[in-house]
Amino acid sequence: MTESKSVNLTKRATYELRQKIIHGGLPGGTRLFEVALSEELQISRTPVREAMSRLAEEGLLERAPGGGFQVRSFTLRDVTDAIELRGVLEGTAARLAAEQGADPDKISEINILLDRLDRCFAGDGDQVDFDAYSELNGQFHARLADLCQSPVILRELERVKSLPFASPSAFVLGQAETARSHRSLTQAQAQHRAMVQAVVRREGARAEAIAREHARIARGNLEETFVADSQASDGVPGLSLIVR
Amino acid sequence: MTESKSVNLTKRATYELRQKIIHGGLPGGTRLFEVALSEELQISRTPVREAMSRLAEEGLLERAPGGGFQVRSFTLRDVTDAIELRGVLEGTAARLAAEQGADPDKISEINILLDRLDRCFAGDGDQVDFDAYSELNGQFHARLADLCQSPVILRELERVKSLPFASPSAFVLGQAETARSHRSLTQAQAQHRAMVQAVVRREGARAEAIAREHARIARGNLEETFVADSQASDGVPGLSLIVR
DNA sequence: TATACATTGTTTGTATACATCGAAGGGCAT
DNA sequence: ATGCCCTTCGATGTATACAAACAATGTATA
Repeated sequence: MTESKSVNLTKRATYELRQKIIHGGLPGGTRLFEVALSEELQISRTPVREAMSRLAEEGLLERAPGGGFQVRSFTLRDVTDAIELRGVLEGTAARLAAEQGADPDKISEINILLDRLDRCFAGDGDQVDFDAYSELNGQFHARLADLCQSPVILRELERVKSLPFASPSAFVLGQAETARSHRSLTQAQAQHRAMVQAVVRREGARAEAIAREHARIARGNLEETFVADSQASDGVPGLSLIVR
Repeated sequence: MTESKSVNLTKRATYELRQKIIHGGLPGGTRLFEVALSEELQISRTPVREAMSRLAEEGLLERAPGGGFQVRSFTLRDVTDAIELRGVLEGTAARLAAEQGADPDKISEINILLDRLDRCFAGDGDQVDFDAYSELNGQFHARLADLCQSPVILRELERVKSLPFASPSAFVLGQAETARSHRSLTQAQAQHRAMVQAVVRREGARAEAIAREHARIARGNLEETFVADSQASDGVPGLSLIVR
């Protein structure tokens, strides 16, 4: 039982395809042919079809007119809209959480996450532990949204975040200059605390407004990063999806 | 060639399954078995699988843990959240449209729709032509949202609206008493005009606020209708999906 | 009596052959 | 030369057989 390469062929195909798309191996608009892919992956058409179905569900592929699938292409406008949309949904979640009141235990856990986030860029001058920050930042956003207790809203939020460039941590990785990153992450962290405070104080409108502003900053950062260097997509998951 | 029952077996299976789910033939949580369905529909497992995949994409089914699919179940809370979410998304679309300015030609077309909507409940005392109203109302909402020019946002909005009970016209059909309907539809129509006005005047925040309030009323109407008569779901597409 | 293990049945996963549809290209007629 | 039709080819759609995974149930043994 040392060899555990078996798992599911569908899962493997889904994974391989997703990776290839995210890392730019398959440009937007590329049509995917079942036979070609199944030969390339050395599996039959069935799991390939299944994988394409799932990736379409995720939003990375779209059904082509007349059958089949093609890689979805995202313009820069699409990307900024997705981030704006994320802000809107997170704002809605925060507002609902504030309106209906949040479990104090969950608030405590969230505050612990915030403390740990602080430590990612404390001391050491302007050094920031990006990896740790991204991880914790993602957890924070997920926990905060969870407070709204609405499966329907969380589901749609997850959909939007699953677009690689739209996740709360994707843009952090896009930051090139450490100094500016340090500044903007400090600002982001202040907004994190303000959002939690607003939820605790049952100030729904304020929580929503901050969440939106928070995403707007992410959007701005991404735009700058992208415009400043079109090659910045190297190594940044998702950014390679952006065309035009 | 007189017999044109051929089309696509996948399409037929998708249609049949969707109808069965929407009309309550398959309660929420029901697990779907490929063999059973393929025998019932007299087709092979393959198009049935494909149909289930597509309905999962639509949001009517969900992937079951350990493989397979089951009918998604919606609580009353889910439904109200979905309508709230629709309001949020339509509000965002309206705000973006206002911020970036809308094509006057499209505004004209929208105004024509509004005039036709007026005629659905003009004259004849409190009589309302519900069918015509629903159709035109749906068109109005679609056209208004279109003004935002954002494929990403429109896509998510379409997703939410495709939940049968969350579409802008579904709740209209849920109205039992003609008199109250007449009153609330008059109010809705006033909001329609106010939204267009706000977009034309480039008042993004106002357009967004009205769109949200508009959906809130829909939500309230649905809740009343539903609570007043739990059997009200008869003949109202989608309402039968609601459990608890 | 309880537990471990094997056996059986049900359901999805996978491979593959065949059908069908649609587009592209070539040949024929005008 | 051009327009139309017919053929052909390549792609997805469909059927079906078989494999694998999982759960349930029964049985044997401690």
